[in-house]
Amino acid sequence: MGPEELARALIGRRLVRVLPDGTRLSGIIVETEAYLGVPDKAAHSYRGRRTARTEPMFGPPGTAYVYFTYGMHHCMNVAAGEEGDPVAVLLRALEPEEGLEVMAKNRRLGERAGGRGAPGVRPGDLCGGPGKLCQAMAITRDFSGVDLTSDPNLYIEEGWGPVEAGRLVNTARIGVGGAGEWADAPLRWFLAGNPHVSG
DNA sequence: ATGACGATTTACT
DNA sequence: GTAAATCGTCATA
Repeated sequence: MGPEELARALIGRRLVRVLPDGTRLSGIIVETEAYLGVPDKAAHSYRGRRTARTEPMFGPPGTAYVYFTYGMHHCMNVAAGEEGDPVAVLLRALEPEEGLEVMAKNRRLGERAGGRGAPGVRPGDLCGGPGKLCQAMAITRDFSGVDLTSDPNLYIEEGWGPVEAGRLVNTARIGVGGAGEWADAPLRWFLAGNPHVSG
């Protein structure tokens, strides 16, 4: 399965994180982006760049690639190509299902000064962005390289099952403005009307 | 060894 | 809308 196909197929499926104490955190994937590897100027693996960080992208499909950026955020991807082909799908937003209280605590909602209203209740506050969902689900680069098809602490389930193509919206990717022609490529998908989608 | 930058988020004007 | 936060990674030397 290529990265674009996987990006669409992942929407509607459930990402699950099991904490050391057995607590289950989960959410339905509602927004993804495909990164096409060698030719894709926006990809970390552009021109086949292979380093300790990007190595998991070269792994078999279903390998997690988690990176740390801006000195404070993690982002999670799923390797999508055959071994040696560094293509991947970035998970950009989830609709939270299980463990919302723990997610809110992980996100440090409720301890921010001056906050008005009930924090963490607005759609998207917990998992409405690639950095947010990793923080909420306690996903760090410790998970980079794990096999999502067999890891007991981080994996993907059937969830809602396949989503009809007509319910998906396809746009350019976010935050890749410096990628020239590739900045405009329609490689982002999200569930139409879902309030947890970023942007 | 050093410097520039980043697949972001948040707070502030 | 603009800017700060904050540090690992990568290319260059």
